[in-house]
Amino acid sequence: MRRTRDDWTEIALRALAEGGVQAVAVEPLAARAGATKGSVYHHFPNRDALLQATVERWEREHTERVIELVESEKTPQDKLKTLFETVLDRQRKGSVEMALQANAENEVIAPVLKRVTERRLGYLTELFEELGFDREHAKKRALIAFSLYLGQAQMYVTLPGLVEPVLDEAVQVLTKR
Amino acid sequence: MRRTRDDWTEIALRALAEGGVQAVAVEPLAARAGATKGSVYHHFPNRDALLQATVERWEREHTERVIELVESEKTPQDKLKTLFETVLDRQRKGSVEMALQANAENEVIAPVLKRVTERRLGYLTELFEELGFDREHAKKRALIAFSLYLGQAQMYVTLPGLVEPVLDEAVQVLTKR
DNA sequence: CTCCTTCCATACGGCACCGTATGTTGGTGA
DNA sequence: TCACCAACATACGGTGCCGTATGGAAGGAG
Repeated sequence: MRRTRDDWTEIALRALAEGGVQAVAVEPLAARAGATKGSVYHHFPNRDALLQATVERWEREHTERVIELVESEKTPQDKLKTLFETVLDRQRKGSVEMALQANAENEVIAPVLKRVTERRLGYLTELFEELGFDREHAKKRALIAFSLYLGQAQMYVTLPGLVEPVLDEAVQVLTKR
Repeated sequence: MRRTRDDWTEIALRALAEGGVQAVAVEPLAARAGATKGSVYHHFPNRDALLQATVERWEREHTERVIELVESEKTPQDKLKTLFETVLDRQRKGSVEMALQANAENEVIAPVLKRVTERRLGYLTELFEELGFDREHAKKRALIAFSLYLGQAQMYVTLPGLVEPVLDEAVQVLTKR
Protein backbone atom coordinates (compact mmCIF):
# COMPACT_ATOMS: atom_id res chain seq x y z
CA MET A 1 0.00 0.00 0.00
CA ARG A 2 1.39 3.35 -1.06
CA ARG A 3 1.16 6.34 1.19
CA THR A 4 1.28 10.04 0.51
CA ARG A 5 2.45 12.83 2.72
CA ASP A 6 -1.16 13.64 3.49
CA ASP A 7 -1.85 10.08 4.53
CA TRP A 8 0.79 10.40 7.19
CA THR A 9 -0.44 13.73 8.54
CA GLU A 10 -3.90 12.24 8.72
CA ILE A 11 -2.66 9.28 10.71
CA ALA A 12 -0.60 11.60 12.88
CA LEU A 13 -3.62 13.81 13.44
CA ARG A 14 -5.58 10.91 14.81
CA ALA A 15 -2.72 9.89 17.05
CA LEU A 16 -2.37 13.49 18.18
CA ALA A 17 -5.99 13.64 19.27
CA GLU A 18 -5.86 10.34 21.08
CA GLY A 19 -2.42 10.30 22.60
CA GLY A 20 -1.17 13.86 22.55
CA VAL A 21 1.97 15.27 21.01
CA GLN A 22 3.99 12.43 22.42
CA ALA A 23 2.02 9.97 20.34
CA VAL A 24 3.19 11.62 17.14
CA ALA A 25 6.26 9.40 17.04
CA VAL A 26 7.63 7.94 13.87
CA GLU A 27 7.99 4.31 14.77
CA PRO A 28 4.69 3.80 16.60
CA LEU A 29 2.87 5.62 13.84
CA ALA A 30 4.45 3.48 11.18
CA ALA A 31 3.62 0.31 13.06
CA ARG A 32 0.07 1.46 13.52
CA ALA A 33 -0.22 2.14 9.81
CA GLY A 34 1.16 -1.24 8.93
CA ALA A 35 4.27 0.28 7.45
CA THR A 36 7.80 0.97 8.57
CA LYS A 37 9.46 4.23 9.37
CA GLY A 38 11.25 4.07 6.06
CA SER A 39 8.08 5.43 4.56
CA VAL A 40 7.75 8.26 7.03
CA TYR A 41 11.34 9.34 6.60
CA HIS A 42 10.83 9.33 2.88
CA HIS A 43 8.13 11.99 3.17
CA PHE A 44 9.55 13.96 6.09
CA PRO A 45 13.11 14.83 6.99
CA ASN A 46 12.51 14.19 10.68
CA ARG A 47 9.94 13.86 13.42
CA ASP A 48 9.52 17.58 13.96
CA ALA A 49 8.72 18.10 10.30
CA LEU A 50 5.98 15.50 10.56
CA LEU A 51 4.62 17.13 13.68
CA GLN A 52 4.72 20.54 12.08
CA ALA A 53 2.93 19.40 8.94
CA THR A 54 0.35 17.75 11.14
CA VAL A 55 -0.47 20.74 13.32
CA GLU A 56 -0.47 23.03 10.30
CA ARG A 57 -2.96 20.76 8.65
CA TRP A 58 -5.07 20.95 11.77
CA GLU A 59 -4.76 24.71 11.69
CA ARG A 60 -6.02 24.85 8.10
CA GLU A 61 -8.85 22.42 8.56
CA HIS A 62 -10.15 23.15 12.03
CA THR A 63 -9.51 26.76 12.89
CA GLU A 64 -12.23 28.17 10.73
CA ARG A 65 -14.52 25.26 11.36
CA VAL A 66 -15.45 26.35 14.86
CA ILE A 67 -16.08 29.86 13.70
CA GLU A 68 -18.21 28.68 10.80
CA LEU A 69 -20.22 26.48 13.10
CA VAL A 70 -20.75 29.30 15.53
CA GLU A 71 -21.64 31.69 12.74
CA SER A 72 -24.53 29.48 11.72
CA GLU A 73 -26.39 30.65 14.82
CA LYS A 74 -28.50 33.76 14.66
CA THR A 75 -28.18 35.74 17.85
CA PRO A 76 -24.85 36.56 19.44
CA GLN A 77 -26.03 34.79 22.57
CA ASP A 78 -26.69 31.60 20.67
CA LYS A 79 -23.32 31.93 18.99
CA LEU A 80 -21.60 32.09 22.33
CA LYS A 81 -23.52 29.16 23.66
CA THR A 82 -22.69 27.10 20.60
CA LEU A 83 -19.07 27.98 21.12
CA PHE A 84 -19.07 26.55 24.61
CA GLU A 85 -21.06 23.53 23.59
CA THR A 86 -18.48 22.58 21.02
CA VAL A 87 -16.01 22.40 23.87
CA LEU A 88 -17.85 19.47 25.30
CA ASP A 89 -18.36 17.65 22.03
CA ARG A 90 -14.77 18.01 21.09
CA GLN A 91 -13.22 16.84 24.31
CA ARG A 92 -15.07 13.58 24.44
CA LYS A 93 -12.91 11.57 22.12
CA GLY A 94 -9.81 13.45 22.95
CA SER A 95 -9.10 16.59 21.02
CA VAL A 96 -6.20 17.97 19.11
CA GLU A 97 -6.90 21.30 20.70
CA MET A 98 -6.15 20.18 24.22
CA ALA A 99 -3.16 18.18 23.09
CA LEU A 100 -1.71 21.38 21.67
CA GLN A 101 -2.61 23.44 24.72
CA ALA A 102 -0.83 20.91 26.88
CA ASN A 103 2.31 21.47 24.82
CA ALA A 104 1.90 25.16 24.18
CA GLU A 105 5.58 25.81 24.75
CA ASN A 106 6.76 23.35 22.15
CA GLU A 107 8.58 25.36 19.52
CA VAL A 108 6.69 23.72 16.69
CA ILE A 109 3.30 24.14 18.30
CA ALA A 110 3.60 27.58 19.85
CA PRO A 111 3.35 29.64 16.65
CA VAL A 112 0.37 27.67 15.42
CA LEU A 113 -1.41 28.05 18.71
CA LYS A 114 -0.65 31.73 18.72
CA ARG A 115 -2.14 32.27 15.27
CA VAL A 116 -5.26 30.27 16.02
CA THR A 117 -5.80 32.02 19.32
CA GLU A 118 -5.44 35.46 17.81
CA ARG A 119 -7.83 34.55 15.04
CA ARG A 120 -10.44 33.41 17.50
CA LEU A 121 -9.97 36.39 19.77
CA GLY A 122 -10.52 38.61 16.76
CA TYR A 123 -13.72 36.86 15.92
CA LEU A 124 -14.97 37.01 19.49
CA THR A 125 -14.22 40.70 19.63
CA GLU A 126 -16.44 41.28 16.62
CA LEU A 127 -19.11 39.21 18.28
CA PHE A 128 -19.13 41.36 21.37
CA GLU A 129 -19.18 44.47 19.28
CA GLU A 130 -22.33 43.12 17.69
CA LEU A 131 -23.66 42.88 21.20
CA GLY A 132 -23.19 46.59 21.63
CA PHE A 133 -19.89 46.78 23.46
CA ASP A 134 -17.39 49.39 22.37
CA ARG A 135 -14.18 48.04 20.90
CA GLU A 136 -12.23 48.34 24.12
CA HIS A 137 -14.70 46.41 26.22
CA ALA A 138 -15.39 43.97 23.43
CA LYS A 139 -11.72 43.03 23.43
CA LYS A 140 -11.79 42.40 27.15
CA ARG A 141 -14.94 40.34 26.95
CA ALA A 142 -13.48 38.36 24.09
CA LEU A 143 -10.46 37.51 26.16
CA ILE A 144 -12.63 36.56 29.10
CA ALA A 145 -14.85 34.43 26.89
CA PHE A 146 -11.94 32.63 25.33
CA SER A 147 -10.27 32.05 28.67
CA LEU A 148 -13.52 30.61 29.87
CA TYR A 149 -13.61 28.39 26.80
CA LEU A 150 -10.14 27.09 27.52
CA GLY A 151 -10.85 26.65 31.19
CA GLN A 152 -14.03 24.72 30.56
CA ALA A 153 -12.22 22.43 28.20
CA GLN A 154 -9.56 21.80 30.83
CA MET A 155 -12.14 21.29 33.55
CA TYR A 156 -13.82 18.77 31.35
CA VAL A 157 -10.68 16.70 31.49
CA THR A 158 -10.33 16.91 35.25
CA LEU A 159 -13.92 16.80 36.40
CA PRO A 160 -16.28 15.94 33.57
CA GLY A 161 -19.96 16.27 34.26
CA LEU A 162 -19.65 19.55 36.08
CA VAL A 163 -19.36 21.67 32.98
CA GLU A 164 -22.59 21.03 31.15
CA PRO A 165 -25.14 22.49 33.56
CA VAL A 166 -23.35 25.79 33.65
CA LEU A 167 -23.37 26.88 30.04
CA ASP A 168 -26.42 29.12 30.08
CA GLU A 169 -25.22 30.87 33.18
CA ALA A 170 -21.85 31.44 31.54
CA VAL A 171 -23.42 33.02 28.50
CA GLN A 172 -25.58 35.26 30.64
CA VAL A 173 -22.65 36.36 32.71
CA LEU A 174 -20.58 37.13 29.65
CA THR A 175 -23.19 39.13 27.78
CA LYS A 176 -24.51 41.19 30.67
CA ARG A 177 -23.29 44.75 30.52
CA MET B 1 26.39 14.90 50.76
CA ARG B 2 23.51 12.92 52.19
CA ARG B 3 20.03 13.33 50.91
CA THR B 4 16.64 12.63 52.43
CA ARG B 5 13.41 11.69 50.76
CA ASP B 6 12.24 15.26 51.19
CA ASP B 7 15.35 16.59 49.52
CA TRP B 8 14.45 14.66 46.43
CA THR B 9 10.83 15.76 46.30
CA GLU B 10 12.03 19.32 46.66
CA ILE B 11 14.40 18.95 43.75
CA ALA B 12 11.71 17.19 41.78
CA LEU B 13 9.26 19.96 42.57
CA ARG B 14 11.57 22.54 41.09
CA ALA B 15 12.11 20.43 38.00
CA LEU B 16 8.36 19.92 37.74
CA ALA B 17 7.73 23.63 37.71
CA GLU B 18 10.43 24.34 35.18
CA GLY B 19 10.24 21.40 32.84
CA GLY B 20 6.91 19.75 33.44
CA VAL B 21 6.14 16.20 34.42
CA GLN B 22 8.59 14.91 31.87
CA ALA B 23 11.40 16.64 33.73
CA VAL B 24 10.74 14.55 36.81
CA ALA B 25 13.06 11.86 35.55
CA VAL B 26 15.39 9.95 37.80
CA GLU B 27 18.66 10.27 35.97
CA PRO B 28 18.48 13.94 34.97
CA LEU B 29 17.37 14.82 38.48
CA ALA B 30 20.24 12.93 40.02
CA ALA B 31 22.72 14.56 37.68
CA ARG B 32 21.29 17.95 38.48
CA ALA B 33 21.64 17.26 42.18
CA GLY B 34 25.22 16.14 41.79
CA ALA B 35 24.31 12.60 42.76
CA THR B 36 23.54 9.37 40.98
CA LYS B 37 20.27 7.57 40.61
CA GLY B 38 21.41 5.08 43.20
CA SER B 39 20.34 7.64 45.75
CA VAL B 40 16.95 8.19 44.22
CA TYR B 41 16.22 4.49 43.97
CA HIS B 42 17.20 4.10 47.57
CA HIS B 43 14.42 6.46 48.68
CA PHE B 44 11.83 5.53 46.07
CA PRO B 45 10.94 2.20 44.48
CA ASN B 46 10.50 3.71 41.04
CA ARG B 47 9.96 6.88 39.08
CA ASP B 48 6.20 6.98 39.59
CA ALA B 49 6.63 6.81 43.34
CA LEU B 50 8.91 9.83 43.17
CA LEU B 51 6.44 11.69 41.01
CA GLN B 52 3.60 10.81 43.33
CA ALA B 53 5.44 11.91 46.45
CA THR B 54 6.29 15.13 44.65
CA VAL B 55 2.78 16.06 43.58
CA GLU B 56 1.40 15.08 46.96
CA ARG B 57 3.91 17.35 48.59
CA TRP B 58 2.76 20.11 46.27
CA GLU B 59 -0.81 19.35 47.20
CA ARG B 60 -0.06 19.66 50.90
CA GLU B 61 2.02 22.80 50.63
CA HIS B 62 0.32 24.80 47.91
CA THR B 63 -3.36 23.95 47.80
CA GLU B 64 -4.26 25.88 50.88
CA ARG B 65 -1.74 28.57 50.20
CA VAL B 66 -3.77 30.18 47.43
CA ILE B 67 -6.89 30.10 49.53
CA GLU B 68 -5.08 31.60 52.51
CA LEU B 69 -3.68 34.34 50.35
CA VAL B 70 -7.07 35.11 48.91
CA GLU B 71 -8.68 35.04 52.34
CA SER B 72 -6.42 37.83 53.50
CA GLU B 73 -8.45 40.22 51.38
CA LYS B 74 -11.51 41.88 52.83
CA THR B 75 -14.25 42.09 50.26
CA PRO B 76 -15.29 39.17 48.11
CA GLN B 77 -14.48 41.25 45.04
CA ASP B 78 -10.94 41.80 46.22
CA LYS B 79 -10.64 38.13 46.98
CA LEU B 80 -11.60 37.24 43.46
CA LYS B 81 -9.23 39.74 42.00
CA THR B 82 -6.40 38.45 44.14
CA LEU B 83 -7.20 34.97 42.92
CA PHE B 84 -6.76 36.00 39.32
CA GLU B 85 -3.68 38.01 40.06
CA THR B 86 -1.96 35.01 41.55
CA VAL B 87 -2.40 33.35 38.18
CA LEU B 88 -0.05 35.85 36.65
CA ASP B 89 2.53 35.74 39.39
CA ARG B 90 2.62 32.00 39.40
CA GLN B 91 2.95 31.44 35.71
CA ARG B 92 5.97 33.63 35.31
CA LYS B 93 8.64 31.22 36.43
CA GLY B 94 6.75 28.22 35.24
CA SER B 95 4.28 26.69 37.60
CA VAL B 96 3.60 23.28 38.98
CA GLU B 97 -0.06 23.93 38.49
CA MET B 98 0.12 24.19 34.74
CA ALA B 99 2.50 21.27 34.52
CA LEU B 100 -0.12 19.16 36.25
CA GLN B 101 -2.96 20.49 34.15
CA ALA B 102 -1.01 19.60 31.04
CA ASN B 103 -0.84 16.02 32.27
CA ALA B 104 -4.23 15.81 33.87
CA GLU B 105 -4.82 12.33 32.55
CA ASN B 106 -1.69 10.87 34.07
CA GLU B 107 -2.83 8.27 36.54
CA VAL B 108 -0.60 9.61 39.28
CA ILE B 109 -1.62 13.21 38.76
CA ALA B 110 -5.35 12.86 38.07
CA PRO B 111 -6.48 12.10 41.63
CA VAL B 112 -4.39 14.91 43.09
CA LEU B 113 -5.74 17.37 40.57
CA LYS B 114 -9.25 16.22 41.26
CA ARG B 115 -8.92 16.76 45.00
CA VAL B 116 -7.35 20.17 44.62
CA THR B 117 -9.95 21.28 42.11
CA GLU B 118 -12.83 20.18 44.27
CA ARG B 119 -11.35 21.91 47.27
CA ARG B 120 -11.03 25.15 45.37
CA LEU B 121 -14.47 24.91 43.86
CA GLY B 122 -15.84 24.46 47.36
CA TYR B 123 -14.10 27.55 48.55
CA LEU B 124 -15.25 29.59 45.58
CA THR B 125 -18.81 28.47 46.14
CA GLU B 126 -18.68 29.83 49.68
CA LEU B 127 -17.27 33.03 48.33
CA PHE B 128 -20.15 33.54 45.96
CA GLU B 129 -22.60 32.72 48.70
CA GLU B 130 -21.03 35.54 50.67
CA LEU B 131 -21.81 37.68 47.69
CA GLY B 132 -25.47 36.90 48.07
CA PHE B 133 -25.98 34.15 45.53
CA ASP B 134 -28.08 31.18 46.52
CA ARG B 135 -26.22 27.88 46.70
CA GLU B 136 -27.24 26.74 43.26
CA HIS B 137 -26.08 29.86 41.50
CA ALA B 138 -23.03 30.13 43.68
CA LYS B 139 -21.94 26.69 42.49
CA LYS B 140 -22.31 27.73 38.90
CA ARG B 141 -20.44 30.95 39.41
CA ALA B 142 -17.70 29.09 41.21
CA LEU B 143 -17.27 26.77 38.28
CA ILE B 144 -17.24 29.69 35.88
CA ALA B 145 -14.72 31.54 37.99
CA PHE B 146 -12.43 28.56 38.26
CA SER B 147 -12.67 27.83 34.57
CA LEU B 148 -11.76 31.41 33.95
CA TYR B 149 -8.82 31.01 36.30
CA LEU B 150 -7.57 28.00 34.40
CA GLY B 151 -8.16 29.61 31.05
CA GLN B 152 -6.31 32.76 32.02
CA ALA B 153 -3.38 30.71 33.17
CA GLN B 154 -3.32 28.87 29.88
CA MET B 155 -3.68 32.07 27.89
CA TYR B 156 -0.76 33.46 29.77
CA VAL B 157 1.35 30.71 28.31
CA THR B 158 0.19 31.25 24.75
CA LEU B 159 -0.20 35.01 24.61
CA PRO B 160 1.23 36.68 27.68
CA GLY B 161 0.56 40.35 28.10
CA LEU B 162 -3.07 40.11 27.11
CA VAL B 163 -4.29 38.85 30.43
CA GLU B 164 -3.32 41.59 32.83
CA PRO B 165 -5.49 44.45 31.58
CA VAL B 166 -8.61 42.38 31.83
CA LEU B 167 -8.71 41.40 35.49
CA ASP B 168 -11.03 44.09 36.78
CA GLU B 169 -13.47 43.45 34.00
CA ALA B 170 -13.41 39.75 34.78
CA VAL B 171 -14.23 40.36 38.42
CA GLN B 172 -17.05 42.70 37.52
CA VAL B 173 -18.50 40.23 35.08
CA LEU B 174 -18.34 37.41 37.58
CA THR B 175 -19.90 39.25 40.50
CA LYS B 176 -22.70 40.97 38.63
CA ARG B 177 -26.04 39.34 39.31
C1' DC C 1 37.12 0.30 67.93
C1' DT C 2 33.86 -2.53 65.41
C1' DC C 3 29.74 -3.73 63.76
C1' DC C 4 25.67 -2.70 61.46
C1' DT C 5 22.46 -0.11 59.10
C1' DT C 6 21.66 3.59 56.06
C1' DC C 7 22.94 5.79 52.14
C1' DC C 8 24.93 5.88 47.92
C1' DA C 9 28.10 4.90 43.50
C1' DT C 10 29.08 1.90 39.81
C1' DA C 11 27.98 -1.12 36.37
C1' DC C 12 24.86 -3.51 33.79
C1' DG C 13 20.82 -4.89 30.77
C1' DG C 14 16.67 -3.35 28.66
C1' DC C 15 13.26 -0.53 26.13
C1' DA C 16 11.55 3.06 23.14
C1' DC C 17 12.40 6.12 19.96
C1' DC C 18 15.42 8.84 16.61
C1' DG C 19 17.90 9.13 12.46
C1' DT C 20 20.92 7.11 8.56
C1' DA C 21 22.52 3.99 5.12
C1' DT C 22 21.46 0.93 1.78
C1' DG C 23 18.98 -2.55 -0.58
C1' DT C 24 14.41 -3.65 -2.96
C1' DT C 25 10.13 -3.11 -5.57
C1' DG C 26 6.62 -1.58 -8.36
C1' DG C 27 4.81 1.69 -11.41
C1' DT C 28 5.67 4.97 -15.42
C1' DG C 29 7.42 7.06 -19.50
C1' DA C 30 10.24 6.55 -23.47
C1' DT D 1 10.68 -3.97 -22.30
C1' DC D 2 13.83 -1.59 -20.18
C1' DA D 3 15.52 1.97 -17.53
C1' DC D 4 14.53 4.93 -13.98
C1' DC D 5 12.69 6.96 -9.86
C1' DA D 6 9.53 7.37 -6.23
C1' DA D 7 8.20 4.69 -2.37
C1' DC D 8 9.22 1.88 0.43
C1' DA D 9 11.64 -2.18 3.80
C1' DT D 10 15.56 -3.65 6.44
C1' DA D 11 19.30 -3.20 9.30
C1' DC D 12 22.13 -0.61 12.04
C1' DG D 13 24.10 2.67 15.54
C1' DG D 14 22.99 6.22 18.88
C1' DT D 15 20.58 8.46 22.86
C1' DG D 16 17.93 8.98 26.99
C1' DC D 17 15.70 7.02 30.39
C1' DC D 18 14.17 2.98 33.47
C1' DG D 19 15.17 -0.41 36.78
C1' DT D 20 18.36 -4.04 39.20
C1' DA D 21 22.41 -5.93 41.34
C1' DT D 22 26.14 -5.37 44.08
C1' DG D 23 29.89 -3.46 46.56
C1' DG D 24 31.67 0.31 49.21
C1' DA D 25 31.58 4.41 52.47
C1' DA D 26 29.84 6.96 56.44
C1' DG D 27 27.86 7.56 60.74
C1' DG D 28 25.67 6.07 65.01
C1' DA D 29 24.94 2.10 68.84
C1' DG D 30 27.20 -0.86 71.62
